Amino acid sequence: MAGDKVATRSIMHEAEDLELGALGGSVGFLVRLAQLEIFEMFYEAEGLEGVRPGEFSILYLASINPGARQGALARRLRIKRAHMAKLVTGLEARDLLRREVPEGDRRALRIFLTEGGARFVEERAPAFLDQTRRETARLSTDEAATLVALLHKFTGIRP
Amino acid sequence: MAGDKVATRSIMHEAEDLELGALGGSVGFLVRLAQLEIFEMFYEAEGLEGVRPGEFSILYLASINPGARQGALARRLRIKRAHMAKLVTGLEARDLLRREVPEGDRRALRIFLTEGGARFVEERAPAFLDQTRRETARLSTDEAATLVALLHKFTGIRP
DNA sequence: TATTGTTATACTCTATAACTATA
DNA sequence: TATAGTTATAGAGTATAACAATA
Repeated sequence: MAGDKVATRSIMHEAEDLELGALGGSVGFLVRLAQLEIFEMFYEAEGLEGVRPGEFSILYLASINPGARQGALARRLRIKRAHMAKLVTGLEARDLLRREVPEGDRRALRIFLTEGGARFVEERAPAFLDQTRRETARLSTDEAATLVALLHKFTGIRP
Repeated sequence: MAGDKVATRSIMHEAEDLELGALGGSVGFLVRLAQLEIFEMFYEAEGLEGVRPGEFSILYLASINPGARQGALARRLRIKRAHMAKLVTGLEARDLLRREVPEGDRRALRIFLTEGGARFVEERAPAFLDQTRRETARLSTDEAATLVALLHKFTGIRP
C-alpha cells in the first residue's frame, strides 16, 4: 500500500520534473496552458451553466452594443464569419437574439438581444465578472492589472 | 471609388469601435486572442513547415528528456493520454521517435527520438527560438520577461 | 467588382468511456 | 484495485472555398 503510493508519487514527480527548456519561455505554450485552465474554470463556474465562452461573448457584446452588425461583432471577437453565422443561428433558435435587416444595406444584419436574451445576460453577468476575478486569483491585484495590460499590448487590441 | 473606400473604412471602424466592456478585462478573452495570433505566426514561420505546435512540443520535450514516459510527457504538456497516443503514433509512423517498453514496468513506454527525429528537432530549433522571440515583438525585453513570469505564476507551472 | 452572410467540408484539439495488459 | 496506454466516438473551434443577394 505505502509502496504503491510512493510509486505513484514518483511517477507524478517524474512528469513534473521533466525539463521544459525553451518551452518554458514560450508565450505560445504558456498561453495554451492558461486557456486550458480558464476554460475549465468557466465550465465549473456557478451561474454560467448552459452557455459556452464564445456564445456568452457574443451575447455580452450584443448587450452593450445594441444593433451592431453581425460582421462587426465577428471582427471584434475575432470569430470568422462562417463560424459566426452558425453561432448566431443557434442563439437565434434559442430566442436569445434576433436579427434585423437595416434600411441602408440589405446585405447586412443588425443584432439585438431579445427580452429573454437581455435577461439571460443580466443574470449571468455577475458570475462572468466573478469569473474574470477568479481567473487571476493566483496573482496580486497589481500583477493581474499588469497581465491584462501586457496582453492588451501583446494582442494589439483597443480595450 | 473614394466613396467605397470610406464606406469600407467606416464599417471596419465600426467593428473596432464596438465596446468590449468587461470582456476587455477578461484574461480568458485576451488569452484566446493571443493564441489565435501565435498560431498564425507559427504556421507562417520560416523553418517550421511540416510540423504543428503540439507535435513540435512533444518532439522538443522528448529531445531534452530522452527516455521519458509517454504519460509523463502528456502530463507535462497537459495533453490528454488518449490524444497523446494518437499524436505519438503519428510521430512514430513518420519515424521521428521510437517507443521502448522499460524493464521495470511493462505497461509503460519510454520515448526516444530517432536519428531522423533528433535531426528534425535540431534543424527547427533555431526557427522555434526565433518564434518565441517574435511572439513578443510588440513588447520590450522587460515587458516580455514580465509577461512570461506572470503566465508562469498564472498557470502554476514550474519553469 | 466587392461585401454580407450562408452552406459545406475538413482538420485540430479536446473529452469521455470502454478496452487490454500489466502492476 | 489501480495504472499505462489504446481505440472509438463526439463535440467545439477554426479554416477554406463556393455560393446568393446586394452594393
